[in-house]
Amino acid sequence: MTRLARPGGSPPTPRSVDVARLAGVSQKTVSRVLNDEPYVSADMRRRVLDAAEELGYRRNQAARALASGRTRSIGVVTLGSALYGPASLLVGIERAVREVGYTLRVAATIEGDPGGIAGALASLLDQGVDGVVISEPIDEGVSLISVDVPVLVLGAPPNFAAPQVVTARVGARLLARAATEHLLELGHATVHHVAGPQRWYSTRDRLAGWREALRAHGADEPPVVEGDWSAASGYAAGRELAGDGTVTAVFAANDDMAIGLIRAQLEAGRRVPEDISVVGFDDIPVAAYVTPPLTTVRQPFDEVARQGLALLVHVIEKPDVELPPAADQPVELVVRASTAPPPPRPIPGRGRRAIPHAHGGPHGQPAGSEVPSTRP
Amino acid sequence: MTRLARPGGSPPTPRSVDVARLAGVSQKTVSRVLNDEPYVSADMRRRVLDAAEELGYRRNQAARALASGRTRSIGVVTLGSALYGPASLLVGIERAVREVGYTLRVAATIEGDPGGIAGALASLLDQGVDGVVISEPIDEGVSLISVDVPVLVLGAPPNFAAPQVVTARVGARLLARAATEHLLELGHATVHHVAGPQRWYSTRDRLAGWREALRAHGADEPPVVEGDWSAASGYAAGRELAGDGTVTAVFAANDDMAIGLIRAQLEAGRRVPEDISVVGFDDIPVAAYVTPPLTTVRQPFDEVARQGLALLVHVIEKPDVELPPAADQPVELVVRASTAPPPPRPIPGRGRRAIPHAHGGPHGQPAGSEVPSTRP
DNA sequence: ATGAAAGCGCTAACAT
DNA sequence: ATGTTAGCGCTTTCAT
Repeated sequence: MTRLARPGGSPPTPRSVDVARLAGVSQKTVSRVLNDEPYVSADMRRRVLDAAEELGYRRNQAARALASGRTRSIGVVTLGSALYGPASLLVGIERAVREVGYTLRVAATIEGDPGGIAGALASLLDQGVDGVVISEPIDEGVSLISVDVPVLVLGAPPNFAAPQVVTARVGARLLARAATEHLLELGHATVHHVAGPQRWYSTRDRLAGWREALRAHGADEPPVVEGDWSAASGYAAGRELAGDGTVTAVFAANDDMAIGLIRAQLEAGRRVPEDISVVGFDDIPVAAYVTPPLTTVRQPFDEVARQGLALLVHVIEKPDVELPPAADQPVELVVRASTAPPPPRPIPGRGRRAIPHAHGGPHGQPAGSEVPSTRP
Repeated sequence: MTRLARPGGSPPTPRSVDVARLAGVSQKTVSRVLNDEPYVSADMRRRVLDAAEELGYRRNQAARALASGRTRSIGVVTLGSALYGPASLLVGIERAVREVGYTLRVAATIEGDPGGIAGALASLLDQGVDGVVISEPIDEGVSLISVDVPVLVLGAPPNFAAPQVVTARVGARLLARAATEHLLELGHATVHHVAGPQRWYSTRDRLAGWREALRAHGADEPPVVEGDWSAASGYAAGRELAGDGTVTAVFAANDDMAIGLIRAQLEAGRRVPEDISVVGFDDIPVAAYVTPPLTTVRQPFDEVARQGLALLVHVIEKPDVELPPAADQPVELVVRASTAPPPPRPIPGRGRRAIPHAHGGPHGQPAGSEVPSTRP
């Protein structure tokens, strides 16, 4: 139907029969060649390929889909948001889908719309996708969604009824743990956490990592402040925490909130990292250039997408073969200048006192590392 | 083929004949009802709808596409990047496509791959999309690409051969002009510009707006520093400019570069905005929370996408009817604390001297406006 | 190793 | 207003 227009006018778009006629073979042979089916002699293949080339032939995907029951397309349910995490994941998915020879269809969930995921899913299934990936899952109170194609869930535990559900771990828990431990190892008595909205799986994953680290170090678990990923919510959280002089270290669930939080500290007259250390999450493009350059952790979006898609395609194409094992994701902590040992003694204020550390030492390399000196 | 699975097991997915049988009508009537064709009695319609509902019937899109030659889908050629601008545009496009009742297919251009746009386009046309939108176009030296479906180009001049090419202006030129004028009106003798890569249409658009403003004010046009949208490149540009004491105002083509640039100024011992003013472009989520809060302009991504898609769907569905006129995009300048009048006299240094302005006045509201006090 | 025939599930044209 | 008859351009049997 629709294809790159032929240069000189509009000879009707060629069909496989046209190719067959030109090559002097049956239409079925053309189909065989184009689908790389066995049992075609080399020179037959050549003749068909040449004829196809000459006519500028391209297969009609609708007809293929109708006849075969497969579309060679994968649908992604994504967030209708330009947040760095979801956007990066989407980019990674697009690339991975292309690499495995499929095409991508996108359905975004409508913000705030309950049942958004179910709606987006329904739209994709209507379109006949061969598999679905759910990026950045959010709880919607929907206990069970039934889907009749394989599903890849990025980062969440399976709660879908589908022929196959595969999962690729974003590794956020480990990253959150590393971020928190970095702070604890710097000597902070404990680490506060500014989380994302509870409905997000990402939020809970990071929370879990933070808790793990605190427990492993025997540190107290302070109450969690909940934000909404926005810098504005980080700022608000920052004002809240600034009132408590015992807070010396904060792990924010994303960089935007970390930046808002830092801003609030500065306005409250507290220095970062001298008075309070802050770690973000994501390593957004500007993280190395804000003041102070932000210590953060980096998520391997592309790796996760690639690995997840390999699994998905595997179950689509060989439902019966055992799944290949998933490789672990690397944990990348990027230490910059927003973290340092705690101040020698807690800032005056009520509440719990932080444990003074005599040997605060120069662990904190407060230099804007990573800041390059030449333009790329 | 693929649809939400029926709850209790797997009765074969119903076809339109099944619906027809159950409703006691012909298969064609089912088709008529589902396509909202005229000449169907009200009760016939009801019977069909009820039967469809009862069976959980959903039309097979592949069959529809094959029979009708249309897919009701739109393809978007986008950048394989999570940059705020392109990502926001993609989100806007997805929403707009959904709103007009189409579905979205995505093909990203491979970074650095020449002919990336052509390749992505070919993939989409292969898939039988009814229309294509080219987001954030880049020159690839491809003089002419022929496409046989309508094309919407976001922000660029038409250089495609297609049945119809429509354009929606992002309005970046006007925004760039407003950003530059803001600086000039603050009293700066001239405004330097850190641009994006020349191949991008966005870059040229912003350049044009900047030039217009300078000319309108009779200001000198300093040489352009070219970046690559990254904060790192803005940082490099900032080091370059920091060497020239006459520079008092800079307009960066996006916020990331502006933030990198500010960082370089601070490291060079120049204060923002006291010594040098900086305006960004995009109003990224953290812009209000970096130090100093960034003055910037905001692009109406959603509006542009919505308006452009309305045009595209119009030419797809009514190729012969005159195009509705496009509305102008609003120009939104967000003044924060990174801009102020120039310093009373130029900082010592060689080169052109800035014109001293005796009445620098308190135009610059260096307060972090917009910083909310409560969490959303 | 190659070909002929029969659909895939719809929409479109043409009756009635 | 409703039904009948052909395809749409492939992939799939099943022959040969």
